[in-house]
Amino acid sequence: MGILERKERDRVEMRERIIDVAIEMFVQEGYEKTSIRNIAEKIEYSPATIYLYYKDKDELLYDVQAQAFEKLDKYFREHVVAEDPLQRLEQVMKAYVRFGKNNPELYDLMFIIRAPMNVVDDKDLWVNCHDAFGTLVQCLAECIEKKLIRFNDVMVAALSVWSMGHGLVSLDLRDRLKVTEMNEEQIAAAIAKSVEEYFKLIKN
Amino acid sequence: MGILERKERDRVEMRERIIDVAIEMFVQEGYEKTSIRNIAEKIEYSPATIYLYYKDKDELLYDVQAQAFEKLDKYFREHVVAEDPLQRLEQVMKAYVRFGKNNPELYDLMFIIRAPMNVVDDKDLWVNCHDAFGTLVQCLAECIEKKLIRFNDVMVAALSVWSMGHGLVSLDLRDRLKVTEMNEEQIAAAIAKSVEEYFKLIKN
DNA sequence: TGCAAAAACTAAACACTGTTCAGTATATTT
DNA sequence: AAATATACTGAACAGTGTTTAGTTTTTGCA
Repeated sequence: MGILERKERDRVEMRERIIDVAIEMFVQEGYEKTSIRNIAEKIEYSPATIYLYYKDKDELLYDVQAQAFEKLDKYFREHVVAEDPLQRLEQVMKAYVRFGKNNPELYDLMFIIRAPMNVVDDKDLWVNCHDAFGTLVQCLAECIEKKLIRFNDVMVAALSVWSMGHGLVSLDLRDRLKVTEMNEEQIAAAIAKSVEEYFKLIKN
Repeated sequence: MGILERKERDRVEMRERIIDVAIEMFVQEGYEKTSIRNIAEKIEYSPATIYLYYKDKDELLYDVQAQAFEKLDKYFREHVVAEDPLQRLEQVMKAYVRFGKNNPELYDLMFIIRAPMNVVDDKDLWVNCHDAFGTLVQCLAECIEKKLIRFNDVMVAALSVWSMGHGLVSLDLRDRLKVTEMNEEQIAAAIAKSVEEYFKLIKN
């Protein structure tokens, strides 16, 4: 009965080949250039073939997003290492902001563009983000339990910290900080300063 | 010499007609449906005509964004009325978040999508946002001067407050809060709570 | 081994998009 | 009235996501 299993393997392999090329294009050229036709050309198949493995572009992008989150999860594992929960929380936030700055196209796909979220049904959760969000929540839960930060509710704390981080990164990535009379370096400094100040604020 | 002036008036009028239709489509149907062809059809001209009045779609969208900011400025004038600078700051932030929630498509164009920012050259500033940003900065400057908040630098304060607000709104608008096990009402409550908590944090 | 059935793949089309350009129609000036 | 300048458009180009009908390849069985 190995034949059905091999077919399943082939199927998975093809899907992997597709998203590997897709994430490569995403990193190198961004969302605009990552078209079904361009992906098809790179894997040397016709565009129609991709639709045998993915229902539509949104479903494909959701899997590419999953890959992107694996990179973020890995980045967290490398940079969130402190024993002290407060220090760890600081590492989470700083790693998050740095990841966004270093991987603008991936950040786009993960947190800004609409497309891949269409596959997340109202009834089910956004599983791609589970691990990364869990890292933050775990940190915060410990900080709150030990009364290290000025929050009572873990969810409100998570939403607040995340929003601050996301706000800083996304306003910058989308050029909205061109209202201020700051140049690039000054903006980078102001973002770092904002993170520092936020920590001073929430620390007990 | 009235003829040249009339021509200039006609030109301005036509540009107004174009962006009036465009912002109407944006509010009603969002970015996706707002195509040059659809705008052209509604004003009963050929698509090519639009290119006699706007260099490209980005330039057109920048003017639509300007209209959207006039709505936000007006919203601020109506809701930011307190004498006390601290209270006024709170009104700014709450009005901002409410505006985003009530005008998701406009918020998109103003703060999330890339398109209209392509016309903002690196050397010049994003003038569309000047008044709204000014409202925030003025509030914060007064608060800092009177030592009402735990910030020293106005720019860092502005970036922080704005990022918090934008983070909350944009994560919600883009469905990223589907990681949490909260339903819509709970999310709305958590966002409101986050704003409250942030104010407690920054207040001196 | 030969052949029917099933699976994998693709060419071409559909309905869109932003944008350009040659050519027509209208308005203005001489 | 003729020449010029302005305003406008039809049609095309190059691209997009997606579907369908038809071809090629692989598989399972007599």
